[in-house]
Amino acid sequence: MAVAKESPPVSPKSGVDQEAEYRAQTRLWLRLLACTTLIEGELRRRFREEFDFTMPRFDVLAQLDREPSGLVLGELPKRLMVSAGNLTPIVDRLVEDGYITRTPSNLDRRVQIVCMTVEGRKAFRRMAKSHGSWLAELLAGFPADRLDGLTSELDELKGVVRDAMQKP
Amino acid sequence: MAVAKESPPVSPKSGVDQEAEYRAQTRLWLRLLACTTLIEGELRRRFREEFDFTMPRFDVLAQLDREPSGLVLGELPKRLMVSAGNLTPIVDRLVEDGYITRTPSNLDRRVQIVCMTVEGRKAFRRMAKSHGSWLAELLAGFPADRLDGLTSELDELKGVVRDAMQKP
DNA sequence: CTCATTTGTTTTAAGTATAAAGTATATTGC
DNA sequence: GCAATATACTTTATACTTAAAACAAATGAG
Repeated sequence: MAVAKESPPVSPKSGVDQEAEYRAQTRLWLRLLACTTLIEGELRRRFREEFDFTMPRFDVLAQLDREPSGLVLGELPKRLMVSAGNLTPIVDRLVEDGYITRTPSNLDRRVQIVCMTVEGRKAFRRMAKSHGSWLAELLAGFPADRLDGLTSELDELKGVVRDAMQKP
Repeated sequence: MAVAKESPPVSPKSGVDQEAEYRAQTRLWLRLLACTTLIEGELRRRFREEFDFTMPRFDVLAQLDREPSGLVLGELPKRLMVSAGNLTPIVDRLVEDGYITRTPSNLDRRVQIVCMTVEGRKAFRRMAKSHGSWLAELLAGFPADRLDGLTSELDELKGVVRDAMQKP
């Protein structure tokens, strides 16, 4: 086949190229982290100042907003990519504050169904509106016609990483 | 000048376009967050399993590795984009474990200089090597010739967000 | 049926994160 | 000088986060 001796198609790569790719990958990772940290920090600050609310709590409400009939508690850690133990106190407080309800399932008493209350839904809508406009404010300077392109690239990156994690 | 009545150059935008841009911005943010969470979680897991070490501690060492003569403690929160109070216990433990030293400055007794020890440097190099190869493993599926392009876009995004934060 | 295993959730221990208040040292205005 | 302010860092209170252990209910093998 048409593969030259000195340059195999994928691996191993030459030491120099490998090092250059290492650096490029590290730079990409650092930029990714910096962007996320920057935006997340600003959104967190505003949530706190405007609504005395936290992002993890908002994230839970955002999931429930799309599920009028409620959600099995166990779905939340999967969707939010956090540990189950982490959610327990967050859900506790959301119940305490009247934003959501938690009811044991009749079919399986281990399972709990969480569901947003009317006030929860109202509060969420208000916060979601601000959240959207904050994001718009922060990203306003980025060319609108390149938003989708960048999103696709990140989608691809996510797929690549997920595959790499599933492999071994 | 050549600006048509019905389409001002930047703002206000029509309601429909504005909504579409909102959604595109939100999608971008969610992808960004998902990518970072995914990679960060995996790196954290491996740091823990392989070295019984955490990423924040690694990040501190990474900063000090580039500064043979040490760093003013106050520089760390700025570079790592975390709060100063957060670093106190992390630096405490790194000192305790012998990875770094913390010495008060003679010129200004409020200031402390942190500096990596020989063992700290050795440990860091070992971990940094693994860190690089883990990242390479995770990102291997992403086309090498597009790494820099994506990095530039994220750089631009970061600049845009930073500007938006400085404005008001 | 009964015991072992699995599954859904909570608890615990340790670490990370912030904001806000506190402490100690420097600097500045007068 | 010396009081007011600013700076560097730590402490405190609160919240998020994970991993691992614990617990309770359901399922499955015999």
